Amino acid sequence: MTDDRRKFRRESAEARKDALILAALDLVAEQGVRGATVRGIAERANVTQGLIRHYFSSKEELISAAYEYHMKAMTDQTAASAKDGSARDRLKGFVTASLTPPVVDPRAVALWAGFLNKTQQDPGMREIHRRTYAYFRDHLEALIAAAYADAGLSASPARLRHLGTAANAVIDGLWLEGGALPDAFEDGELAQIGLEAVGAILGFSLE
Amino acid sequence: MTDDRRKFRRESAEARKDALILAALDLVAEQGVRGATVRGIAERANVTQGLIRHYFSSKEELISAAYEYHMKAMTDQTAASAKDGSARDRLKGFVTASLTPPVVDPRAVALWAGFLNKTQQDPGMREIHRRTYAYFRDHLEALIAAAYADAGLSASPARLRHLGTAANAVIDGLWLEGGALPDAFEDGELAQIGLEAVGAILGFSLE
DNA sequence: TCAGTAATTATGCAAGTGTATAATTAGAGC
DNA sequence: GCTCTAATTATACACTTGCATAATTACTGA
Repeated sequence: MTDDRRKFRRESAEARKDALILAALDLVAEQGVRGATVRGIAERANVTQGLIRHYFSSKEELISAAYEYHMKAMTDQTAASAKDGSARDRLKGFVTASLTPPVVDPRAVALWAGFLNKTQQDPGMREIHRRTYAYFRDHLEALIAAAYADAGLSASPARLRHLGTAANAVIDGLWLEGGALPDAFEDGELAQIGLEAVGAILGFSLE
Repeated sequence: MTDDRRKFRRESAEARKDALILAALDLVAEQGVRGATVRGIAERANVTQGLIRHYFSSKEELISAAYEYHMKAMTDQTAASAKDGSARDRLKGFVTASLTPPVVDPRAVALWAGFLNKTQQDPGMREIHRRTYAYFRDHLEALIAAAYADAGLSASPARLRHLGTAANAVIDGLWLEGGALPDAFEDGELAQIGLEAVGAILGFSLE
């Protein structure tokens, strides 16, 4: 029989899941969660749609896995920045890295937007979001505390918490702006704005 | 005949269009553009789906009209703020209003996210977005220029443009943060962060 | 080399999608 | 009141959606 049944190669579960997750993220960024159809995802991952059901019990589960994957990638990306130097330098490095490509990235902001509904409605995804947010803010708060200590300044825990929240809000907000309007800023302009603003909030210059 | 055909009242074109637009915005905020189906929109507006086609030539057109409506509402909302007082006070009022409810609003941010794809792909909606963004930035830049003049400071046009872009980025970013994380900030906290950050960028205190 | 197994593809289905068109009926004008 | 028009509803259609299940085929290991 001249069956034109599609040839295929067997891959490890891990490789296939990753490919499906990456394809799903691409489509969510481009068209939102609802626009990321199982057929579209399968096509982009070079498999047929049945395979999705083989590795994930539903589209919902794939989307959730993709979100978790993405959020982990985001934290890994910034965790790498600035492990040495003075506290002030590490803080400065964190702000700069967070406001410079590849962290600043239109695709990542598109994903943020595409997932927003889900993170506010689905309890599982809400939890992933909460955890990632807390990770960033706590990391930043620790950097601020260290910089304060180094500078011989003191601040109450409540004050430090407020500073962490405020600095995080500025950085996060600028990150969104930079990804949403990639042509609105010159190279390094976004990071400079961030350093000025965060410095003002903390009460000492980061530039 | 016991025809259970639905009773209805005739309404003006304007009233019906507005009702359909508001219903569409609700659903876009909740479920994104793709989740806002013609049947869902019609139901929320208390009409049947055929009526949408009567007033809009396609779903696409309704969505576009809804986006324009929303963006106009956003500009109207802040245009009202701070028409008198010193330049510095007007600037301060603009920042504060932009970072306080009802301008800061989870639904508005959900709409921002829901429309993001469209504003980056559909040329018509991209233009509406560009215009609204330019309006805000220019408005802010004018306020900054006036405040500089009042304070006896001078700044080149290029410098003013940079300051407008930077201040706008901070405000816009914080606005997104406030709407996305309504419980992360105390009353007035977001506005205070904005005033500190913008003040630092401009080089004089707004507090 | 040759099963056996599970990874992969193919097919089918019911529900939901936007759009097109026909059928009704509310209300304005006389 | 009566007519007529257009605002509104109802129905139909082709297509897409997620999911289920059956049919194949690539690879493992003996």
